[in-house]
Amino acid sequence: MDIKTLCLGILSLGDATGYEIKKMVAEGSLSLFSEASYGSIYPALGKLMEQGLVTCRAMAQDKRPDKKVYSLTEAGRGELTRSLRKDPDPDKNRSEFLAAILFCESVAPERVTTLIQDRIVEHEEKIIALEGLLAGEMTPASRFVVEYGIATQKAALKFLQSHQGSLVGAAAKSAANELKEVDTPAAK
Amino acid sequence: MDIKTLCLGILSLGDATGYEIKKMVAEGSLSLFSEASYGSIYPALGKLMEQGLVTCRAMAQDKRPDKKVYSLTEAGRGELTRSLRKDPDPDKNRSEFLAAILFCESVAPERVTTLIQDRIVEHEEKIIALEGLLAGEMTPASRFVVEYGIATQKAALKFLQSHQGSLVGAAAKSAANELKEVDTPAAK
DNA sequence: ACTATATATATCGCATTGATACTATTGGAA
DNA sequence: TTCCAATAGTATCAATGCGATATATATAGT
Repeated sequence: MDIKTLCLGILSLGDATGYEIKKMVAEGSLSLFSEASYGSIYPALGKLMEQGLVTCRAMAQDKRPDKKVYSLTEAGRGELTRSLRKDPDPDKNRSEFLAAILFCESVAPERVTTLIQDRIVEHEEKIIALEGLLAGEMTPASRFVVEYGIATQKAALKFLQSHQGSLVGAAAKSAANELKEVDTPAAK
Repeated sequence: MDIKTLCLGILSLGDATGYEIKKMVAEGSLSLFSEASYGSIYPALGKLMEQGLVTCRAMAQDKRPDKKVYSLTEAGRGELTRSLRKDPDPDKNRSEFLAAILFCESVAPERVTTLIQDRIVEHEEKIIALEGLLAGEMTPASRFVVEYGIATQKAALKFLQSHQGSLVGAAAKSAANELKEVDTPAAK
């Protein structure tokens, strides 16, 4: 999903400024599955204006730059519906944590331990943050997404708690192991 | 983690060609947390060569272009270790599925149902594929990552199975709901 | 016979990131 | 009280990276 479509979707939930869109993808339930920078949001809103998919009203503010509040047009709603009709692409997950784990032969064993312990704390904090979101009022869809997030976070947390020892112990023993086929086809 | 560091990490697991690196991020345990295109891999390998972090030997092949097998140098190993010493950035997850769910007021209710059912099937298939990976021989780190992937996939699957009705039912009832603060700050 | 898949390197246009610039208010810490 | 960080806003830019495509050839399936 490109940023233009993402903006269309966000505006379908209510009018917003570029700044607010950025906040939403960084903090709310949207942060669980999307991301966008100012460098993509503002140009996207500009293009959507040109295409007539959104409108914009400037709101003068006291001692601050004008706020530009964007709204979805009928055409914009149609375009969004059309985009959502297509089957969603598979998820894309990037994790420096898992990368560090997989490349752990290049780091000190005690580093792996702290890596996992820090990650456990992060998961715990994330779960609390998400449960905090649930406390506020929200749409059923938004609740569904946040609960989905909590479920996966809890699963990851539980996995790390029960497997942290296994990796550290095994890694030390097998440091000199041969490389295996699945991950290193060149070894064939 | 930029593509250069990712390549360094992959080469730390064993020598590989650009093509094999691409395959690994698309299929193996690496696919659970990374991604890279040819358009980033080949330039990255070129830069790593310039910096002396990898070496390359060309292998002539019968009726096929030369295979360029890259290897990590001592300097490359050092650079990787240095990168891995830094705390990992938080995960980044992109999901068109969750986006479609959140923006579901712009799609037909029955579309939401099929969306979730298709997703359930995808999860089931993904779990089987990951369990298939486990059957082969692999390093403890690789096994850890794949089992982590299975754990989160199963959690997502279970969540969808037990909550699919709740969303569809609730969505129909609350179509005219007011927009709420967390997801639409503009409504303030 | 045709089409898809696999092996293999490589480039190009475009989308996107991450950092930064600019301006002004508010709240907390030193 | 002074200073820094955070908040509220819009906006741009270099560098990075994606997705598609080009170029070859072999093999396997329909």
